[in-house]
Amino acid sequence: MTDSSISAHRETLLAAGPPAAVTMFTALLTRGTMTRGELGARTGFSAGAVTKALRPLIESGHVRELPEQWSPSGAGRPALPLQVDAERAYLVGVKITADEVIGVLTDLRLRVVDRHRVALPTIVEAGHHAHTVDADDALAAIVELVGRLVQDDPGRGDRLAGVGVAVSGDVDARAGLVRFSPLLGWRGISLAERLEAQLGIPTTVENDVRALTVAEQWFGVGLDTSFFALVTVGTGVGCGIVADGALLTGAHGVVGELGHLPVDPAGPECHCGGTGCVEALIGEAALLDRIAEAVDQPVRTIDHARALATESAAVRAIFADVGRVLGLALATVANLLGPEKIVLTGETMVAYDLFADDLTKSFEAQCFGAAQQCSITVRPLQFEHWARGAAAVAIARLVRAA
Amino acid sequence: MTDSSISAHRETLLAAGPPAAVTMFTALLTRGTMTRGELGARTGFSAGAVTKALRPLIESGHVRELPEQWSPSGAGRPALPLQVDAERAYLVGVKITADEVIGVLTDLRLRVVDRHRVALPTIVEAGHHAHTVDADDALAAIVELVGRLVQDDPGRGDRLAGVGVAVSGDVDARAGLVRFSPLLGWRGISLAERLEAQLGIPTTVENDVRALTVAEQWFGVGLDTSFFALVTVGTGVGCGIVADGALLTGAHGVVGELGHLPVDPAGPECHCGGTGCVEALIGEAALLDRIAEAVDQPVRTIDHARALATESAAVRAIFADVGRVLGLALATVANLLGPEKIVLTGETMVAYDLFADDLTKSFEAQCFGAAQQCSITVRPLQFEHWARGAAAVAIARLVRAA
DNA sequence: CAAATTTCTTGACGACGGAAAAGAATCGTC
DNA sequence: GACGATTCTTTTCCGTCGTCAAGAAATTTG
Repeated sequence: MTDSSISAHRETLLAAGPPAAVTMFTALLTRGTMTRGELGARTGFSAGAVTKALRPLIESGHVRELPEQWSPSGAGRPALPLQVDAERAYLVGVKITADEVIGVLTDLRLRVVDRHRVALPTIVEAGHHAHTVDADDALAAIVELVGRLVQDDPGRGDRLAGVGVAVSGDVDARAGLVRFSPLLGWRGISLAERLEAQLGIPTTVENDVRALTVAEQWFGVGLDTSFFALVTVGTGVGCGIVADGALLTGAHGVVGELGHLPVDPAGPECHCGGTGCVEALIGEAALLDRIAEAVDQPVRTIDHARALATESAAVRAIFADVGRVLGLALATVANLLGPEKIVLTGETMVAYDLFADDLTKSFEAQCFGAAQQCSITVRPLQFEHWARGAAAVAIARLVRAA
Repeated sequence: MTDSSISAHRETLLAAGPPAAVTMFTALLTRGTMTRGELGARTGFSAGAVTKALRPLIESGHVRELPEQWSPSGAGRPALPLQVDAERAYLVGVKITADEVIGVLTDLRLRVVDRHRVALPTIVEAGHHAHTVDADDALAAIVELVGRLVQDDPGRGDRLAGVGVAVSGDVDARAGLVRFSPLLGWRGISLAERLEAQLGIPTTVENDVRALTVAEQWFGVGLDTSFFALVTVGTGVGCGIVADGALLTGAHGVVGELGHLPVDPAGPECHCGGTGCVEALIGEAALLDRIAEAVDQPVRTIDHARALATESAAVRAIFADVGRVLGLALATVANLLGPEKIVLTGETMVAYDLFADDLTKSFEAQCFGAAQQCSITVRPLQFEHWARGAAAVAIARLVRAA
């Protein structure tokens, strides 16, 4: 099943080199075009070190000198702008959901070049209504997905440098192991190992929220701060944390379970066993249920719910409550961690305008002192962003393991 | 006012030296006696590096070789145990409260050698009942305290290597600045600088909870894990976090404000402006108020409250609620951060047995999945421990700045 | 007392990056 | 259109740090 056009001859992608080289390459990768001087200043290395570290990277073609003048500078020898050759390598990022695998092909700078989806055979367990995904089916689908992404254009196969997979649940990224994914019904699946065996390409597996956080760390707000949190609100409510420039992993794999913050002892029971959890109040299922009850008709999507809000004050009140609860959750993150920024994203954010005011009010009321200075960035999230996050993890691994 | 016996001639305390030397010295300091082989294995350096890094430290007397046989080993040249000369330097740790300054003198391994207290003149602001501490009074009291701690024994003055001060509130440790301390009524006090000017000794200032966390990081659970949280419950409810071996500081100075976790929308208003905060439910003031109301008599101390519990079921129920709320708070820390361990401490822990069961139950119910594996260590906290934490900060600074 | 064994030291070596001098490319100016 | 002046880049030399592997040291064992 492995596509022969893949992994024909993959060379050493990044000259491993001294720490300085990795630092500089990373800076150039994430921040784009820069002159040697800027690079040295940003990374804190001397001019000589820049020259030395860069030479092998330029010779191998991973970094290019642009002939064009960069700034319209005045006197003196003009500075040569440098940039990484982002098309030198491609990455595939995959998100596995309960009914399909979604993939994107990106370049080294995480720009999406192509995208595809492959449906998964749905297994409805006898009696139970829970979806479960067969791991072999998922593997086959991913292999097919990678094949398609690569075949769309010749030359991609040779340059495919890594595959990243994002899965919801408890993932041990170091081991490439899905410890437990309730959504997929998986327990102890050595996904990375098995995919690598089939694809012949270095493969990484990461929790989906953390993958999104890595994307943000390398190519988003992480460029401005080394201490931020990313909160997603959709099916679940999760949170990724970057502290001192490093992604928190959690001693036992659990981290950022913001969905199970107990905000109301009189609230509903949560599937986790707790009471009044954020997720049991504003997770997608709970939210749609609450709205369906209010309007006395089935509501299947956030978009539908959003539309109903224009007519129904009751629906608007429910969204207002989403804002209130989310504000408390964000305030908790701000109070407990004191990040510089919070990125708020997830499928539910398409309705952000319906609860923005209540969110802000509740956030500010609950924030303690200077924690309020924490800035909140809202990003709508399309589904393929999850896959893009997985690609970001693959890039991070490629650059660091270099 | 500066005591002349202090800082007569302080030498270079720790040979700055290469990173390896700092690492090894730190390992020896925190973990106690070790042979060269063990030291190399633990720090990951080669045997040769151990010899080279240690030589200057041994020559300067900071590290000693013990003549005694260590293990009853078999054949071969016997390994020489090494240890730091903990009495080579002394540290003073100070905790400033609303009505006194409490100080301890410790050796380099944070063993308390002596202790003292100096009362502060209480200023009751006209009309207001809020205590406020005059910064100059506090400075004078600290200078006096340091003087007394040093005078008790000759030779201490020469070896006093640092002073650490712990203050509740928002502290910028890097700048030695108390940004805002509601308890003391301070705003923007350059405490470290002013103390250094008066004492002539390197001085550090840190938030009290974080200071306690540093003590734990260097000489407590930090020896077994690089990822833990320390939760204090007393007047306030706070939390210090060590992730990847580094103390989190918070982008805006706020971090670990666990006291303002909103756990009950129907709960009392908190002084912070929030609703149903943990601190408004189980902070010392709130707790004593609740108990006083239940027994219809004034209750001033936790010990008193504790005694009342034997007679009154209502009081026991309140302690049970403390357990419930605290369990939720700890579960939140575990869910959000995924630390390997949590240290639970604070003045309220003298009554731990009254709420241990409810705490455990509530913690386990609210914990998500593997977060439950996080182990909880309970430590009763006497007041001088706060001062000892401040000394730990001074040690950390001494060793790292070395 | 030699052999075996384990620990510790030594010295050669290489990787890394800094400092500063030398070189390169451009603009202004005469 | 030479000649500085200026700014960027490379080169050379050097110091620091830590590894490696050989050998010295201090024991127990036979």
